[in-house]
Amino acid sequence: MDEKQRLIVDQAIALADESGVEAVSMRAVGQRLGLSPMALYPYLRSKDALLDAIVERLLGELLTMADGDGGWQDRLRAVSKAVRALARRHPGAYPLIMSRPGATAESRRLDDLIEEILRAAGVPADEVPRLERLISTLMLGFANSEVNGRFGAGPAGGDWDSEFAADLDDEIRLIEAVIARSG
Amino acid sequence: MDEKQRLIVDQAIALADESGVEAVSMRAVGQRLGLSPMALYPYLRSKDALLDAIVERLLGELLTMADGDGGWQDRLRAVSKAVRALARRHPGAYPLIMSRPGATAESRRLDDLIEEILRAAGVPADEVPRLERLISTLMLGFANSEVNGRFGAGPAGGDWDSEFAADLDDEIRLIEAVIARSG
DNA sequence: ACCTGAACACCGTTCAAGT
DNA sequence: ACCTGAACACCGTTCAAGT
Repeated sequence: MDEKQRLIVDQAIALADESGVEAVSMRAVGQRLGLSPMALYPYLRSKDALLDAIVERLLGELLTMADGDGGWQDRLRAVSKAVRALARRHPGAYPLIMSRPGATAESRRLDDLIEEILRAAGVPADEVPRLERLISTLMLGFANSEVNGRFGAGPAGGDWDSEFAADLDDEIRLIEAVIARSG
Repeated sequence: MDEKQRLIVDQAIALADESGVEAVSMRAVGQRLGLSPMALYPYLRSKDALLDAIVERLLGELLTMADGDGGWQDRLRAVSKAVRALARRHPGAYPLIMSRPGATAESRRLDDLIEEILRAAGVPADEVPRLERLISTLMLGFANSEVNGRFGAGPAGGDWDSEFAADLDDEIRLIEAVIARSG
């Protein structure tokens, strides 16, 4: 069933977070389930399909936490908080989101959510796609750099919360400027 | 000599760009040079070291093109143009920049260059590191998404030039706002 | 000084077979 | 319907040996 696929992806993610994404092999995932490597193939037709399924799962997890209420500024903050919480909860698996092309269903849903927030903010329709890509590039990229060490040590104890909050406030002002420019 | 290391990294990059980063193996790179896989090890002590050397080479290439003259706005535009040119020249190898932690010499040099431009713009010293990380996240992440397809088809023929120019103009206005806020 | 070849412990995946 | 085991063509890397 699909139930079994869920269990396989569970173990693949756990393995990535414990030992890094390079430790994810069909053999190792099978072993965690007491199965031979070949037993996974009816559920995920290749290792590539397994990695894609991991990304879909992570984005799904993200979307259950990303929806806030309140004004568009707070909703944007809720999305960004969810992205960074996801990266910290899945430090090994998260980078797969950046390294795999994102024309998938869940990645579309994330883009749609951010676009909807921008429209709710009053961003003119022809500016929405561009600003969505800017915002998602910043959110996903910041969390990735935070998790894989591209930023180095940075602030005390690697506490990036206030830095990212300041970045997001800047982007919010930028969105307000785009709205004003066209209003 | 170091000369030989250069030739090895040359072929590894060519292989990544022709057949994708997953085609880069010690065996395949050796073959392109008419050498056994083991002949590479005196020059690069592991495959990881080879991948790091690729990143260093790419960033070095970037830095030879990234230095413009004129005002800080034009200098920032020159850096961003160089980043995107690099990604398009090395579509297979470029993503390694995003997936490997960047405490290396050349990545430090890129950060230093952007920080220097921000200081020249008059950004207050305590805001420089944060804005540098915001700008580099955007530049590197945008080029990555462009090259690995995370943005999908997008504008006609996948021509992202004007989209990124608009993003960069936005970030320039943001920098100006940060300067004004503190002046 | 520079390189090779055999060997080891891994991969993903195909195929035929087992219950 | 679900799973296994052997086999194939690959990996990175160690080690001993060759010139």
